[in-house]
Amino acid sequence: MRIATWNVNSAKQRMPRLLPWLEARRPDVVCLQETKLTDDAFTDLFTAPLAELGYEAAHHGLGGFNGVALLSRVGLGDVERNFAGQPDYLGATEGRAISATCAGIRVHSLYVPNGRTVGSDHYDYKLEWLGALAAAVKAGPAEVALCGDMNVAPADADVFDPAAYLGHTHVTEPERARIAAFGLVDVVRARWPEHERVFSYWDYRAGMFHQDLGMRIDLVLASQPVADRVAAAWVDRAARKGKAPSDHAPVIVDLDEARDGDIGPVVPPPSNPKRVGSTRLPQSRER
DNA sequence: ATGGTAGCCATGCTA
Repeated sequence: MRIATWNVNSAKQRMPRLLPWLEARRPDVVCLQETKLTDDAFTDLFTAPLAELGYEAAHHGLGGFNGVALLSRVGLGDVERNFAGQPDYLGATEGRAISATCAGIRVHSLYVPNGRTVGSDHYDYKLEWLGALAAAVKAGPAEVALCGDMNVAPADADVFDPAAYLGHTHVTEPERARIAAFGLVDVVRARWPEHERVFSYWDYRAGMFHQDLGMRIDLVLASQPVADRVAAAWVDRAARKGKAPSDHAPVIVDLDEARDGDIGPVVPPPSNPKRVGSTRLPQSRER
């Protein structure tokens, strides 16, 4: 069975890339984030083309920002939008979490709050959100996979230059502690423990992708019974290339049997290696 | 020293 997760940065804009990608990779279960659609708009745009490819779908979004979805060809049972104890932001519950049972595994499609700046109310919201999710998952089924844009790089090896991220979100100890506190297996890192530059996200700005200046923030966190079945785990970097890509690449995990080979996170060296370690973050505004 | 992109809905905010 193949599980994939992809922050598509607008499902509507990504439709010309998403549908051919589904045909090419044929994942059985797909977790999407940042659909930026309402449930009605997702249904109108995607129900028919997805059915043609054999997928059932469930979506949770309010339009504009956020929005998550689950697609499955192996069943989509007990769909739950949000999770027990999920915190609100500015008085509203955002479209950041949906889960369902697919072939016996409780699969969550998650879009963790960004956190914006360390110490902001959004950062506190992010930490609270992750803590509440851990409690909800602990009370749930033993066979579980948390898939999505966690907006946390679990270790320094998961960013192009730790020095560039000093004082920024995504790499702070409290964020990393909350990822670790799930007590789940980060299956891509477990499969490729020594590899550097296994990234899943590259900022659109400043040619970051072409220099391979990225981060690994899109994760599949699996409980041990699921992790024990992993036969392949990799980032589909090709989906970040070419015309009108998302700023994230999909993460693909095969259980029981590697589908089209165990494609590793083998990436070319940056086109301008001299800049590695000396490039400022695009979002950095302080001097 | 700064802006660099993309997408939303609106001409600013979010990432």
